[in-house]
Formats: sequence, C-alpha cells, structure tokens
Amino acid sequence: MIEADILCLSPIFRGISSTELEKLFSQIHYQHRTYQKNNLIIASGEICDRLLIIQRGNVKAEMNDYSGKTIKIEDIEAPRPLATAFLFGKENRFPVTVSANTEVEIVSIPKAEFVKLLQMNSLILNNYLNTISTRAQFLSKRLKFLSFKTIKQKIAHYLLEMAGDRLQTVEIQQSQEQLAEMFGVTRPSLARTLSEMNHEGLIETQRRFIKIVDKNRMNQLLKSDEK
Amino acid sequence: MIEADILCLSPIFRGISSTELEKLFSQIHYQHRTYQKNNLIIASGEICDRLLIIQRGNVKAEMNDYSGKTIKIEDIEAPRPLATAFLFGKENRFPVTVSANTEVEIVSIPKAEFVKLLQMNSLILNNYLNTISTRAQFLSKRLKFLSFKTIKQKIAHYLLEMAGDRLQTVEIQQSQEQLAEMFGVTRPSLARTLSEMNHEGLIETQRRFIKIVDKNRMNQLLKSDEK
DNA sequence: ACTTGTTTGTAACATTTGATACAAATCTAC
DNA sequence: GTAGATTTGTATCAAATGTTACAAACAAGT
Repeated sequence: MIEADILCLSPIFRGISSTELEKLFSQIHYQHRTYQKNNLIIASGEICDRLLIIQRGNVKAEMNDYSGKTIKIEDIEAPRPLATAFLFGKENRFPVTVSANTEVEIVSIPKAEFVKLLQMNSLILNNYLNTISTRAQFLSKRLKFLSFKTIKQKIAHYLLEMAGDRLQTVEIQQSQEQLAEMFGVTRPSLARTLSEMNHEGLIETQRRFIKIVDKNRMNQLLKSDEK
Repeated sequence: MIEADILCLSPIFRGISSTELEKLFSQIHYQHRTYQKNNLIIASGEICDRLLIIQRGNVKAEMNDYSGKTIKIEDIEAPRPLATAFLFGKENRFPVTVSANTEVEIVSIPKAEFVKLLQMNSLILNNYLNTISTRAQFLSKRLKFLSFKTIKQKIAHYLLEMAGDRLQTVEIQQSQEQLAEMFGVTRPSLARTLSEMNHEGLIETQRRFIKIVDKNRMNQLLKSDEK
C-alpha cells in the first residue's frame, strides 16, 4: 500500500493533501515493491518507462565509467522520485545504476498512468513541469558559467551576479576552497587571480569581502569573448 | 484567428489534426498579435507567463552581455514556440530580447490556459514534456562533455561515444575547425592532440577517418579524473 | 593538368593554469 | 591569551593550451 502522508511530501506531490492523494492513486494502476539492502533496483541502460518514488529508506545512484569501474553519484532518500529526468524526452535509458542502501519501499507508476495523474490534477502537473524546468534552467546556468574561459572572467561574472545592480561589496559565503571547486579550478589559482585583479585595480579584496572598484572594466572582461 | 494547419506543425502540437486543434483552441482563451518588422516582441527581463507560438514570419533572439552590447543568439521561425524553457520552473524571466525579423504573427497563450490544454489532450502533454526533457538531457550531456578537462579526454570521450560497442573506425562528419569549436578549444590544439594520440599508439588518424587502436587505454584516460 | 580556395599538419613561442610547498593570517576551543 | 587547526596569500616550476604562422594535402572547377 502507498503511504499518502509520506508521498505528499515528495516534490511532485507537494501541496496535495494525503486524503486527496489516496483518492488519486485509487484511480490509477501502480505497483509497490520492496527491496532488501544492497539489492539492485535499476540497472544502468535499463529503459525508463515508469516513475519511481522512494516511500521508505534510501538508495544510492552509481555510474559506470568507461573502464567499468563504478563511481557513486548521489544518495537519494524518501520521499524523493527517481526517474524524473529520463521518463520523457529522447533519452529513455538510465545512465546510472541504483541500489538499495537500506531496506527500501518503492512506488512504481507506469508512464501512461503517471500521465493520467498529470491530467487529473493540475497541481501535480505544475509540480512536475516545475521540477524538470528548474533542472533545465540550472543546467543552462551552469553551462553558461563554464563557457567563460579564464578564471578572471569567471570571477567577474560571479561577482557581478552577486552584486546585482546596487551593491558594491560582496561577501563570499563559502571558503575560497569551495569557491574554487565551483569554478572548476584549483584554490591557489583562484587566489592568484584574485590578487592579480586586486593589483590591476579591478577589485579590492579583504579576506571574504570583495569590493568591485571598476565595474566597467569588469564588464569588458566578459564582453571580450565575443570576438 | 489561429491557423490550425500551421500550428499543428509546431513541435508542441505535432500529431494533432488541424480540426482537432481548432476545437481545442475554441475551449481556451488566447490572444493573437501582429508585430511589424523590427518591432520588439519580448524585452529581456520580462516575466514569462504565457506561451508564445510564431504563426507566421520569423524572429531573432538577442542577449545583452554585461556591457550592454547585444549578441544575436538565434533565429526562430514559424511554427516554433518561444518560451518553452521559462514558462515553468524558478526562473521566469526571459534572458533574451526577441524582435521581429519580418512581419510576425504570434499566438499568445496564458500559462493557466496552456495548462488546461495540457490536461485536455495527452498528446500535447507528451509533446511538451518531451520537448523540455530532451532539452534538459541535451544540456546534461553537454555539461558532462565539458567536465572532461584535457583535450585528450574530450577526444577519447567523443570517439568512444561515436564508435559505440562495435565500430573501430570513426568518420568525422564535421571539419576539424567545427569539431574544435564544439570542444571549446582552438583548431591547432585539437590537431596537435590528435597527432600526439597517434604517436602514442592510441589511435590512427587519416584525415577524417580515425581508427581506435587501443580502446583500453582510451578508457583509462577518462577514468583518471576520478582521483 | 592547373589554379584557387579550403582543410589539415606542424612548429615556435606566449599565456594560463595546475601542482606543490610554505608562510602569514585568522579562527576556535580551552 | 595560547595552541592547534583552518583559511588565505604567495612563490616556483611544470604542464596544457592558445596564438600565430606557414607549408602540405586535398577538393573543385575550368
């Protein structure tokens, strides 16, 4: 049986009352499966034709790299869904292997039945559309960020974004180490570039506080890759 | 008035007959707007709360870089939709400016009305879900590709992907120039790396034909960034 | 076969970034 | 305040890539 009071906390069913969710589930076909610890739930390459929602326990997603070795991607726990990115679209195979970290209960909704659900309830439809759209927007942003070639450009982009229109001084929340990882560069390289920009009069750094001195030239740094 | 026989060629209405589409449109509210050549259709930063579909003519999307200069992103022509990526999700503002290349007719469907449409017709729902999912999958793939640091890794990844399980020899469709652009590197750098891999016995290059000689070592190249 | 334009291979040098190491500054717990 | 841990600033050297330039190979039309 499904436990509606748990599932309604899932991003996809957010805002639905548990009684209403039960009613909705009574109108569709779905399966309920239990997996023992360490059991395989999804094999990499398997076709994704149903939505899986973890009702209890947590699972790990691993990816096979080219040499066959597996790398852990992430842990996913109840009540999160499993297949949102591959249920629709051209790529319908799981790129990852999913297995149970603990004893796990999973609710499995065939694609066609899930579509019914989307049509029956506009809140679920909105939730689902928001989920995958937000993901696409995140990826797009990340891609744009990576499109800046030099560290200087990445810093400029980051600072200008953080500062917005009015602020002059930005306080970095993370450590330089974390910032460097987000930028995909090494920590000393980031520090060196910050120091250079400081000497060039673009910014003034003081530990975690960075003041944007010459906004115009910062902008031009980003402009220069249009050539 | 909408011209159903044109709109049903749009990715979102694919597979719907024009008579059925007319019937569906008769059940929702929408607007029909005409823009003269060079007129502004969407200002960057504007909130996206409706789906726009070009019924006639074509438009250009431009992005303001930080220094205020505009860069042309793409041309979009009838009968393609305009706002699929920003209608849902957290980021509901257009990052681009859209203006008319020719005289343009646009059908504008408020978000809430479009949701009705999705609920009334499962084909449209599937089309739309496929559109945004495919986009997310494309972005994800691109991001993975860019996550490979060295040119050698990018080449290895590309070749192994192209070759699949059986092929040994890959024929490059694009020119080296285009390939380099896709990789985000310069053409001479790409050529140099190909040449290096040739000398190392990983591949054998012959103009546009590349033979994978040592698949194992190619795989290990990709594995090495897990450290 | 010849000319012309395009694509590819290669070289020399400059620039950027990574790797490593270490000192200085800051923070934290006691 | 002090000791120890963490974070930040900086230097040196190596590796990867960009830049520029040019020659060789190829493609297409005449």
